[in-house]
Amino acid sequence: MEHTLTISVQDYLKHIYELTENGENASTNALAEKLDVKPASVTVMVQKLALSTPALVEYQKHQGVTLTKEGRKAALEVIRHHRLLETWLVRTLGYSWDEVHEDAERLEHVISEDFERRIAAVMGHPVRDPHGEFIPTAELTMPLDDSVPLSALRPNQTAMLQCVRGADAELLRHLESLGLVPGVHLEVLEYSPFDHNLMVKAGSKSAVLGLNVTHKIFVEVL
Amino acid sequence: MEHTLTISVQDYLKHIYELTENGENASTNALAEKLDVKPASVTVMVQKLALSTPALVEYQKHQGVTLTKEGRKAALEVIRHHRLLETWLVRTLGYSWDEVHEDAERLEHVISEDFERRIAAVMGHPVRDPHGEFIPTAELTMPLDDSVPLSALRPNQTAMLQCVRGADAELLRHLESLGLVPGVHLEVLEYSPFDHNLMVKAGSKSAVLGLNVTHKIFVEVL
DNA sequence: AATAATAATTAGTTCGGACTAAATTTACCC
DNA sequence: GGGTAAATTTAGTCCGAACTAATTATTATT
Ligand SMILES: [Mn+2]
Ligand SMILES: [Mn+2]
Ligand SMILES: [Mn+2]
Ligand SMILES: [Mn+2]
Repeated sequence: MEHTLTISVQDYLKHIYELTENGENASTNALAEKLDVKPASVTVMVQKLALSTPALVEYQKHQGVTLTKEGRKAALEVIRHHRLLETWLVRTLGYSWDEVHEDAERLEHVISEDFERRIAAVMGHPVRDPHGEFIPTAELTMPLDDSVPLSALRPNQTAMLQCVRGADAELLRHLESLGLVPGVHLEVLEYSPFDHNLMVKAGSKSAVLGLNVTHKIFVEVL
Repeated sequence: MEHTLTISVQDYLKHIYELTENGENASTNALAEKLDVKPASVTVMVQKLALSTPALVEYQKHQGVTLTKEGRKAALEVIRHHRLLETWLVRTLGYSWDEVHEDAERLEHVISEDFERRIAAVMGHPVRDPHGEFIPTAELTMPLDDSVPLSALRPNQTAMLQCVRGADAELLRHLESLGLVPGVHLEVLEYSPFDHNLMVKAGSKSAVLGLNVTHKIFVEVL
C-alpha cells in the first residue's frame, strides 16, 4: 500500500468505478459531468492516473478509461467508506435516506481504517447501505448483484425491491412516500408501450412511474 | 457567515486560539511548530488572514498574532467539532482517550452543522471532552475555566483532576495507568523544591511527577 | 553601543488541481 | 467520401499553500 491518494483522485476513481460497472469505458464528458468539473480537467487528471505507478486507470486517447486492479481496489475502498458511513448515519444519528449522501461524500475521504473497522463492527458488518446498495467487503470485493431494473418488468410480475441507485434527495423522498423502499414487495399492474411507464403497486399504494424512475430502481423478480 | 474556510485556515485559527489562551500573542515560530510547517509559510498565511475581509487575525510584523472576533468564532467552531467528535468516538465507538486525537483532527473539518447538532444531541450536549477540556457551546462561547495547573499545588493539598491538556498518547496511557483521569480526587504528598517534582496520590496509587507532567494536568483545589 | 544569536520576513519556486480558449479527433449524415 | 457537430485533447493561466534561500529585525551579551 503506497501513497495516500488525494481526495480528488479518490473521487475520480469512485466515479470511474460507477461509470464502468456496466462494462463500458467511462467517457471524459460523463466523468466531467459526475465530478462537476470541465472535460479538459478530466483529460489531464486521467492522463496522470494512467501514468502513475502503479497505474490506476487504463487510458487511451478518445477511448475513455477503465480501472486497473489497483484503481479498482482504491475505488472500492472509498465506496466501502461511503456506504458504511451512510448506513451508520442512518442507524445511529437518525438521518433519513435522502439526507445522508452529502455528509458521507466528505467523510469518506478522511476516516481511518480503524474507524472503518469500528463502525462496521458496531453495526454487525452490514451488507447493504440505506439505499440497498451492496457495501464492498473489508477485503474489497463486491458481492455479485443479480438484480434487474424495474423497467424490465411487465404486468403481473412481482418482485422485491433491492436498491435505488442514482436518485436525488427529492426522488428518494417521493419513493419513500410511495412505500418504495428496499425490501418491499411490489407488483407491476400496467405497462404503456409508448412511453414505457409502469404502474406499480407496493402495499396499499400504487403509482405510475416513468422510465426515468424505473431504471433507477433495482429488483429481484419473484 | 462567509463560511468555507479551507482546512489549512481552520487549522491555523485553531492553533492560534490555543497559543493565545494565556493572553500572549502567538509567535510565528510557535505556530510553525504546532502546525508542522516552516516559519516562512506561517508569515505568509498570517498576512493573508490579517488582510482578508473580515480580518481573522490581528497582526503586525515581528509581534505575532491574535484572533479577531471573527477569527475567534471560527476557531471555536473547529474546536467544538474536535471535542464533540472526540467525545463521541470514545462514547460510541470505544476509542480510548489516547486514540481519539488523530481521527478527530481530520473529521473536525468536514462535518456539517447538522452532523454537529446530531451528535451533540445524541450525547446529551456534553460539556467536557474525554480529556476534560471544555467543549465550546453551540453559540460558540467558551465556559470560564477556573482550574489551576497541578504544578501549583503543594503537600497536603487535595484536588479534583479536571483536565489533561497537551499530552501525547503515551503520556495519556501512563496517566491512566496511575488513575490520573478527569474526575479523580488526588492529594499531593511531597514536593521537591529543586526539580519541582510532586508526589501525587490518586486512589491507591501514587507517583512522582515532573514539571513536564504536572503543568499539563489541571485541577480544582478542594 | 556594538555584535552575535535568534526570530521573522521576503523573494522566488514548486505542486496539485482546477479553469478558458484553441486545436484536433472521432462520429454521423447525406 | 466530404462536411459538420460533438467529444476530446492541448496549451497556457491561476490559485492555495507549501518549500528553500537570502535578507532584515529584534534580542541578548558583553
Ligand atoms: Mn467525495
Ligand atoms: Mn447509498
Ligand atoms: Mn485539523
Ligand atoms: Mn481533547
